[in-house]
Amino acid sequence: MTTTDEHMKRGTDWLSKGGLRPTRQRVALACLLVGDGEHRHVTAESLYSDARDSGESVSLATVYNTLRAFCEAGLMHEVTVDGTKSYFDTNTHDHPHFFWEDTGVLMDAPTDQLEIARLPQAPAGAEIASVDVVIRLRRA
Amino acid sequence: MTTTDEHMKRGTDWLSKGGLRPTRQRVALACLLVGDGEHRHVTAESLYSDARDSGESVSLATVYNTLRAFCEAGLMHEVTVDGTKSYFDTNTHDHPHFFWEDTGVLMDAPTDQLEIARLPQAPAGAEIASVDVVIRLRRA
DNA sequence: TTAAGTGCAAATTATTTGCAGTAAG
DNA sequence: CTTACTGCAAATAATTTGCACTTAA
Repeated sequence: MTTTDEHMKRGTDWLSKGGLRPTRQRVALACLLVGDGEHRHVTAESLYSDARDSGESVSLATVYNTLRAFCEAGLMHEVTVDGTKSYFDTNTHDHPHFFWEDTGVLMDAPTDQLEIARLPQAPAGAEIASVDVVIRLRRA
Repeated sequence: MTTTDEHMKRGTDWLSKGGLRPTRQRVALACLLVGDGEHRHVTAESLYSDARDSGESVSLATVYNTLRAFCEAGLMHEVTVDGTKSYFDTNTHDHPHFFWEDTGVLMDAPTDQLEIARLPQAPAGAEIASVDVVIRLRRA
């Protein structure tokens, strides 16, 4: 099977895992996101321009709506690192991030190299939903 | 000395520590932020309404500009926990936060109860600017 | 006196929504 | 067929900015 076929299969499989209709736009975005099996960190704008670059016709509003739908379906996670824009991550496991302050690039940090020995206990009446760790980087 | 005098002194001292002119508006906001010696987490809107509630006349734009000025002067830190609004913290040390997902309230988490045994090393050419730890809470 | 600070109202940026049209099951 | 999805354009929300006016040093 060709690389493209493989990408396509990964994309559609991923969509059906989330119970989402495989429309042309969604399949295109899904392939861009998980087609090669790697995790990806995107903003609505970056995914939009990736789509246009690869010749796909999708509107920006649909990219926004689709990313929201992917998150609601549990296929992606929103990562909050920069007040001005939202980042979306295809890796839905709780894991640390590197954030380059100068370029605004978000990357995974190696999970196995983070070890939290002790964590503050949740206040009464609360439980911990997730622990976000963002390692902010500056050019040395 | 009265409580108000003390608040006023803390506020003006804090401003001069940042090398900022003690204008009426800045002194008022500074007193609200550090007057009682406690750390505080605010948004522009919340500080604006606190100011109006205490009878101070400040415009919302000035609250925004002032919070920015306080951050640039190193008196406060911006905390990114919610894509839709910016939070500002009077505690400028690197420390963990609790974030209540339902109410949007941000609080300090006890620093001494967090122990990071191992941290991913910064990629080549980078150095760690800060490590943000946000513990997201949901109502149990 | 003069450079910095303030307050509007208008501008900007990221994102969401209403609604008419299109397509998937 | 029927309900969900898409695409625009307009709406919204948080924040910033331009500019005339005020005030601290």
